[in-house]
Amino acid sequence: MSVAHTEVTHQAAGPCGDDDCGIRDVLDRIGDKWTVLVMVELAKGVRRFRELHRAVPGISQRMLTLTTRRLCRDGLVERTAFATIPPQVEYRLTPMGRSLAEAVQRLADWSREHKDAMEDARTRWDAGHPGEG
Amino acid sequence: MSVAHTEVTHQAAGPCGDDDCGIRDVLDRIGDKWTVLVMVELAKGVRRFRELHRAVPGISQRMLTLTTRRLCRDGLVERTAFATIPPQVEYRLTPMGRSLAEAVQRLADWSREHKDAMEDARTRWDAGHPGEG
DNA sequence: CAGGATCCGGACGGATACTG
DNA sequence: CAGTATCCGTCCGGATCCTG
Repeated sequence: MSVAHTEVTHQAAGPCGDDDCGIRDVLDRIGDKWTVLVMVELAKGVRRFRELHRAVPGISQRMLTLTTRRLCRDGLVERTAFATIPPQVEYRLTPMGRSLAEAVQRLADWSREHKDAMEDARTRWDAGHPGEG
Repeated sequence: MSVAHTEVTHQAAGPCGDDDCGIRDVLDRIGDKWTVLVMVELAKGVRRFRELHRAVPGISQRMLTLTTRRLCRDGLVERTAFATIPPQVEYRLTPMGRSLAEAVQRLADWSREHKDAMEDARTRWDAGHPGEG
């Protein structure tokens, strides 16, 4: 990281002090509201801006712009603009982006496998802890 | 290995239309600021509240309380309170929590493997896009 | 069509004081 | 020690309007 000039916060020496972590790095990238949804859509193939906008329900054009830009900046997505009228822009995952998409996909697999168990746990917890939100 | 080969799966249903994905479910749980850090620490063994507080630098007692409670509610962490004076509370990962910790660990592995490449990509992007964040 | 610029509410999380 | 209660600033993201 190139933030040596500012305060380094959670890089100290905690649960990730030794050899692991980097967990925060990746979560800071995919932990937001839209990034993985855009990546999953791009994992299906090349998409134009408007196609992404429709394929990811609920995202605003502003957030789609910010999300794709961040993905491009991190080298996870490649942007190709054609100087046509009207303009046409294509987005596609880079090899590194595809590799991250696979890793994320495994998390999604885990989620589906344990979804029922987690809901049960929640139900049990809520039953034993009334008056809490 | 599913995303790489089969580029186009099924067009219908957005990236996470309704039935599949589950990506948002798991990200809503681990995508916050502290959850995975607490989980990684608990992956090392049983911890008391104060131990967690010290092991995760920067976390406030409030956020530690909220984080552990959510983990307990989802069945990822088990809480054991001893009615001693002073009180003593132990936290440990459940089997499901350990399984999630492993999945998260793989993401962290990916992050470390590609950290340099992403920094390079950023540097290149920033060089070609002056005057932006 | 693909964004940029701006305004704004609300959630997330930090700091502090208090309790059993 | 292990929380609870309260106040408060920040910032993410939605809505809207404008541009090439």
